[in-house]
Amino acid sequence: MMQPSNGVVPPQMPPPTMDQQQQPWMMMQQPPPQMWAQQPPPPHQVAPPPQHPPQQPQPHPHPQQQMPQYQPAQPASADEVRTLWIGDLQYWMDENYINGCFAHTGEVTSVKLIRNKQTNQLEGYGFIEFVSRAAAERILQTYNGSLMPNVEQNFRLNWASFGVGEKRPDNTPDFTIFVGDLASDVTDYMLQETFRVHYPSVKGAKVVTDRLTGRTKGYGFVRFGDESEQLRAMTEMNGMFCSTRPMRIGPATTKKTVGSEQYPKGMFLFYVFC
DNA sequence: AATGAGCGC
Repeated sequence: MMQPSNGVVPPQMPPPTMDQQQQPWMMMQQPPPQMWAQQPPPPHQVAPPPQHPPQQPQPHPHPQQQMPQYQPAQPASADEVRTLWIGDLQYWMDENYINGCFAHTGEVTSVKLIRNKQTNQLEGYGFIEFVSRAAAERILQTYNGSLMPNVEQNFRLNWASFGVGEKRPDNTPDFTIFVGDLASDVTDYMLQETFRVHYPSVKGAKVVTDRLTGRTKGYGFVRFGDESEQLRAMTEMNGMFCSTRPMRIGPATTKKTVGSEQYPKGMFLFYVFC
């Protein structure tokens, strides 16, 4: 087993897969500028200054600005979901590596990677807790589907489901569509924004990748909060471009979910009446 | 081409 520089913090972080210009996959219309303005700056430009606390006693310099690392400004509410699940990890991606990926944010409170009890091998997934739900959401939106440091592989992140049921971050129903014929460079975020600029109820998107190779399978899913937008998108967006290829859209079949049960009530009604 | 998915050793 080769051990590529185990646990070393990557010297440079590639920015999430977007720049400030119009994206080639945004072929249909110009995104509103404020959409990009909300994105955090590329990680490698915001390396936090190493903490050099002055030697003089200075109890609380500036409570509001420049929050020190690993120190929640205010305790998050107990029921606030602020943990992300991370998967598709290589065996050598340990806590140090994961910490290094997000250290610059100063908003990670813990990284827990799951190991096999007998072999002590990493199982390839784990949990990252953040100081707040907002911080976790930012990371999820920015990093999911973007390139991981020092490896040709994309981050695979999601909300942690906390085992059986309960604690779902959002318990409103999802209305999902299937999107096929995706180009190989399409990420979750690209797919999501391709739809979101037209349908504000879009909650998220996922490009399906091969577990082993990490490569896209060329299809994905887009979730809507509003059923009428889902239905409209199925006809209006069919054949529209995402990246370099026209999308082929279809209905999504049911998906098994860990944690809470997700039932497609439209499907249920379909069976009732047929 | 043809429907994600992995959750606390």
